[in-house]
Amino acid sequence: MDQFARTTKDLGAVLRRARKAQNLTQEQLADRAGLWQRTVSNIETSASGAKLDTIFDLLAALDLEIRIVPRSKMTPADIEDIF
Amino acid sequence: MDQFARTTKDLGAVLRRARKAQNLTQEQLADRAGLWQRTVSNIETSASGAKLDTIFDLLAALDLEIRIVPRSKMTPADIEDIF
DNA sequence: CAGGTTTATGATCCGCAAGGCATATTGACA
DNA sequence: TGTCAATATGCCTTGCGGATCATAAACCTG
Repeated sequence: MDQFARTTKDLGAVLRRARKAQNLTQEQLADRAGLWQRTVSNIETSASGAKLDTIFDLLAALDLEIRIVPRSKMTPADIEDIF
Repeated sequence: MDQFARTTKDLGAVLRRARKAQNLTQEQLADRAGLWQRTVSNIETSASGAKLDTIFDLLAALDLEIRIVPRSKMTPADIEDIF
């Protein structure tokens, strides 16, 4: 179940899922990333068009990375859905 | 050859490769994305910690999207390299 | 090497994210 | 339902990205 994102909204949702999957509160994550709970909240709810640097701080704190792929590429899950 | 990024520098390089792969100049891409050539240049050279929204504008113009994956995960290509 | 195209960069203005601190809301659970 | 943890949000300041106008520097290519 690969997470993909095309908008800040998508990304906020993905980050929230990832944080919860690691059982972290916004504050714990913020501490790890050297940010503020306020900022984490803003990003997860896409209440603000965050800065790229901030996102990478969060990704690092969550031990995640980004892959850039063509848009229309179907995922294995999509293909399964056809059959 | 999946492109991944952990820093703005990485992402700038990936975007530049993607743009060249589509034979676009910075100006053409900027037009498509509703940005300025100046901005595209800044992002590709990571001369500035861009805004997330701007990145998504570029990705859309290049018909790309982002996938968020665990850091240490090996790619199929990596696995092939072993054998 | 000259001339044109592509990319980098100077300078100013404006808007907004994040820093910083506090409080209000919401959510979960005994 | 009362209570504590977790999340959302109000406010002010400061720093910096992007818009917008340039021009300079680098890169092809004949």
